[in-house]
This record gives sequence, structure tokens and C-alpha cells, in this order.
Amino acid sequence: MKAGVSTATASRVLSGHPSTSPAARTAVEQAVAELGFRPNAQARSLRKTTTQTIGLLLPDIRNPFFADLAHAVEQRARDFGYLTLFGNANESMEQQERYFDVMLSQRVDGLIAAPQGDRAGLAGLLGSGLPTVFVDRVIEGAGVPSISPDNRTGIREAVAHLTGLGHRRIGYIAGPQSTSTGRERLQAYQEAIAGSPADAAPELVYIGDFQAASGAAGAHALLDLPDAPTALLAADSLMSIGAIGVCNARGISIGSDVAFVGYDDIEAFTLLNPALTVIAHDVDAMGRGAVEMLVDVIAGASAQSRVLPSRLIIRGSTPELLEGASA
Amino acid sequence: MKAGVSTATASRVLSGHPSTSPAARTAVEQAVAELGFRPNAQARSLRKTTTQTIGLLLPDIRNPFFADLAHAVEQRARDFGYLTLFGNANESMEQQERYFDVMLSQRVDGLIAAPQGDRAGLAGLLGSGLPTVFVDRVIEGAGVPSISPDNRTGIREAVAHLTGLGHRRIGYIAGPQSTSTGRERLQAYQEAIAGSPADAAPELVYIGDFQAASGAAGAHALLDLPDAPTALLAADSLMSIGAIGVCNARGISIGSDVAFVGYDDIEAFTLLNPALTVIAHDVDAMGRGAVEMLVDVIAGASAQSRVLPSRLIIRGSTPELLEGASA
DNA sequence: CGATTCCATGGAATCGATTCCACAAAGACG
DNA sequence: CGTCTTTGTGGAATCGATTCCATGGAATCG
Repeated sequence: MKAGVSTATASRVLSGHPSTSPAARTAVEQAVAELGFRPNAQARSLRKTTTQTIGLLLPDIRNPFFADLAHAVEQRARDFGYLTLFGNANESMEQQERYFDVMLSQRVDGLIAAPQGDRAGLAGLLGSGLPTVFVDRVIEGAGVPSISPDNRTGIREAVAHLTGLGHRRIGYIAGPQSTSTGRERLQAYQEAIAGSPADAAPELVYIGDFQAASGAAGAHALLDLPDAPTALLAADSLMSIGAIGVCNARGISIGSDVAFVGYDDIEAFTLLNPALTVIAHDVDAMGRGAVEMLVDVIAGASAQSRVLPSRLIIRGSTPELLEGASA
Repeated sequence: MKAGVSTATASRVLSGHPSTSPAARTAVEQAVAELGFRPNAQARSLRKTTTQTIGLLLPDIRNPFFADLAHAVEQRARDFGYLTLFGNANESMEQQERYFDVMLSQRVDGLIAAPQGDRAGLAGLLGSGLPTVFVDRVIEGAGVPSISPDNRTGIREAVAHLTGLGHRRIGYIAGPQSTSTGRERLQAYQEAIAGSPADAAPELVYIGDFQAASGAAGAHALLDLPDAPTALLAADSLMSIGAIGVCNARGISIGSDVAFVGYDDIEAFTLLNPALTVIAHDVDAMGRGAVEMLVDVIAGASAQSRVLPSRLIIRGSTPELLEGASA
């Protein structure tokens, strides 16, 4: 055609097929450069069955944890030649299901998702046979391999740390119970409290939704208790931010008036005065690991679910308990 | 076929074409439900020329400003029925060009980008005729409409605020000069300083790269000066975070030892003690506006470039200058 | 009741690549 | 020098939808 060769030859040149003459190669390359030709990825992936694209479905890109995760996934996927198609479910089941549909229609080669809800909401996805890996969050019994943080150890260590400092009323701002992380962390808190000298009062738990506003609401609710907690623990970074804002606004000084343990090791948390004690995990390893698992699943291998360790990083927001610190 | 009708009829039913009998409709719908059929988006967009997909190319998703922007763009694009294909250039020209290529190959209907570099790096993109809108950052003379913040006013107000408080040595941690925001903000700083009683010493400017590590390096460099600045100003949120961390580590107290003005109104900045004075702009309006402009451009209308106002939010990190505050 | 319009439908072309197959020219070998 | 292999090439089928066009039957109208 443009270069005096057939489309078949042009295709062979562009895909690096060995059976091409140097003459044809240069002719095609010149024509491509002249016409600014871009192969149509739609047509290609219609013929091949692969799109070289993976989907990444996250609950909230504004949560620094998931932003870091998105970055890690995208960079690692690039290493494998995959383009990342990104969807933001906005912590909404309805948007999550819509995105499952979209990803299926786009014929992504695989999907990495931090899901919420239970198996019922995944029927379409599971029936499709699309290679899938869950990251951070898990749905039991779905037969989908996952890479997730150890939600229990971090919480246990945090509660032990706080009780060791003398705290007996530890308020907990939990995540939504529609997520595995929300459930596991709450359960770990309850178990740790039960096995400790601290109060196991139900009013010390506030159930939020992993967004900043609910962290603020939780802090208000807990601090308004007749016998207010002397320590607060929040189940993600955004709720931590909301809760800290409320403490500041109410003139309650973190560290001296109330101890505080946050979740996820956001850089900004180290800037606070005092710096925040947090439960941290390795986001980068989680993102990279998810891609590597997905590549295995796409290749037909069976992937083992992995749990990555969490650890408690002790900083100034959880000092020795001063006498009379109870509000 | 499965439903006893032709593909033509099935297609008409699924796309809501009026010429379909109720009988055919129910038959097709039942077959679709039974087989779990998903239309192949590749095949569809091969035939139609549209993909109902827009590209979003950002320099760094871990920067909270761009994470918020991504969220705003994605939500607004959804309103128009577009799927957002997201790319992270990692503040790298090479990755940026690679993504331009990918977006072109994917035949996105339009592209929203926060570009860096100059026209040279955009030759391929501009030659393709792909409807494009620049957001936050601009490339002059490319003929691409843009929606960007007013980089000058915020900086001018910040410098006026600081000189009004008595500061004469104002250190500036600038962004990379390969970006319009980096250039305009630095220029605004230099002009504002020149028109003020403050020192216009070149050593008071440190050129960073919009990442936290360079903010830290800049803070070290400026605080090591023989005649160290009494106020610091950083050109984005990540460099602000890096710089604040260094101040804390060096035992330099923000507010009392040094005044600090950050960029972008990150929620975490309000939690600092004292809270950070910042130059803020409306990320949500920028993201939504970009999508609306792009929709116009795709429709063939000519879009007017827009500049959104910035404003200075004064908080505790820039108090009245105490005597003897100069390091 | 015959003629015209309207509607639902199937057949077939189409989008832009990849790839099977056949074929011809060139090189290898006895 | 004749066969046998290798190599480069073009023709044509293919992927899965959409859509033009033709057709037959029903509805409408004078």
C-alpha cells in the first residue's frame, strides 16, 4: 500500500516477525514515520485474544494508601508490558459492580481489585472466568487468590502497647463491616481487649466508613462519652486524619490529653507534633506482589494467597500515661 | 442464533434500537442472561469510531493534589458516560511520551494531561489531532486549551503577607523549570520579592522537582545558609512535606523559629501544630472543568482556556515575627 | 380491495489489524 | 543440473460487533 507492500508484510514488520526483508522493513518504517501511523489497539486485540491491559479497581484513590498502591501496581504492570486501566469505586457497591462490567467489556487480561461486599456481588465476575487477584481486601470463599496485610497482629500490638502504658479505656474507630479489613481489624481489637485488663465496653467502638468525615464523627462520639477513652485507635489513615482534626478543634492535645494510634504510615503523620504512632505495612510490596500474582494467574498457574506483615511504629503520640489524663 | 434471531437483531435489541419486536427483545434478553454475554468493547469501537474512553495523564498520583484531581476527573467523566484510562508519568518525560503513544493506540476519544517539557515532546500528539485539554500545567504555543491555576496571585499574596510580617529573607523551594507551574511560580516569587523590601538574593531559591525528597534537600540547603531565611515557601505539597520534616528533625520550630507557607490545601496540613498557612486552589473545579472542556473539544466546539483563582489561607505557621527570630 | 407505507428482520459489508495458506524465487545439496 | 528446503510475500479468512440494504408481512389509506 503506502510503502508498496501488502498489509500482511507491514504487520509482520511492525510485530518483529523474522521473515521480513531489510528492504521491506525500511520501506514500511519510512511510511509509518511519514503518515504518523499508530496501530489500532482495538483491532489488534480483537484478533488476538489479549489486550495487554489489566484492570485495577480501588475503593478510593484519595486515600493515600490506595494512591501508593495504584502507583506500585502501575509501575510493576509496566514492567510486564501491561497498561493499567484504573477504576475508582468510591467505596460504593454500585460503582464497584459497574466497573466489574466495564472491565469485562474492555476484555482486560486480568483484574486486581480491593473489593467490598460478599460473594453475591461478584457473581458476574466469578462466572466470567476473568483472572483476578484481590489486594488489601479479601472476599472469603470466592476462590480468588489474594495478597493482604496481616490485620490482626498490628492491632494486637497496638492494644498491648496501649495497655502496657496503663490505658484502660481505648476507643476504636472501626472501618465498614462490608470490608474484610474493617471486619478483621475490629475482631482483632475486640479479642485483644478481651485478653487484656482494658475495658471491653461496646460504646468504645464507633463504626466508620474509611473516610475522613466518619473519623471526625467517631472522635466526637467517643470523646463525648461520660467516661471518655484515654486512647484512640483508628482503622485507616483518612479516619485518623478526621479524628485528629477533631481533637485539635476541641483543644484536646494528642500525646498529653489522649494517646493516638493511626493506621498506615503516611509521611504527613511523621510531621505532626508529636509524631503519630501508627500501624504500618509495606504498600509497595503489596502492589508489586499483586501484579506478580496476577501474571501467574493469567499464565494459568495457581497462585498462593499471601499475607504481608504489619508492624507497630511507636512515636510520640503514645507516651507514658500521665496521672489524671482521663478526661 | 442462541435466541433464534440474527446477530443484527440481537445488536439492535442491545443498543436499544426502536425497530425491535417485544418477542425478539425478550428472547435476546433471556439468551444474554443465560450465557452471561458481554459485548466486546473492542469490536464495538472498531466499528464505531468512538471508544467512550478518555485518557488522563498525570505526573504523580501519589501527590495528593493529583490524586484529588484524578478523582474529580473520573467522577465527572462518568457523568458523560466516559471511562477514564489513567496513566502515571512519574514526573518523567520518557514515560510521558510512552503514554501519549499508548493513548493514541487505544484510540481514546480525548486526552486530559498535565504535561511537562515543551512543544518538541508533543509533536506526535499534536500531529494526531486527538482532542486534548491541558490541566494544571500548560505548554505555550501548542494550541491546546487549558484549565490552570492562577500561579502568580497566590505567590504574590504569600510574599506580601510574609514581608508584611517583617520577614526580609524568604527562602523559596521552587518546582522544576520544565513545568509551567514551576516556572510561573518562581517568576512570581522573583517579581514579588523585587517589588518588596525583602532580599532578592539568588541563594534564597532552591530548585526542586515537586517530590518530597527535593523539599527536604531544599530545606537543608536554605537553612544551612550563613544568613538563613526566616521564612520558607514551597511550591507544592510534597516538597512542603519534605521541608517540614527537615525543620522538625533539625529542631527548628515552625511558627516560632521559621515561618512556613505551603502549597495546596491538603487536609493533613490543617492538623499540624501550628496549622500550615497555604496557597490553595479549587482542585475539584479544575478536574470537573477539564472534563467539560474536553467534552466541548470532542464535540468540535472551540474551548476557551480558563485560569482558576488561587488564594492564601493564613494559619498559625506564619505568625507575627518575633524579635531575634533570624537564625 | 388494491396500493402505499411502515416495521421487523436477516444477509452481508465493514472497521483494522493478525495469521493461515499458497506460491514463487533463491539457496543448498548430492 | 535437478530436486528440496528455506525465505519473503500477497491473498484471504478471521475476530465481534454495527449498520446499510433488501425483503416480506402487516397496517393504513383512499
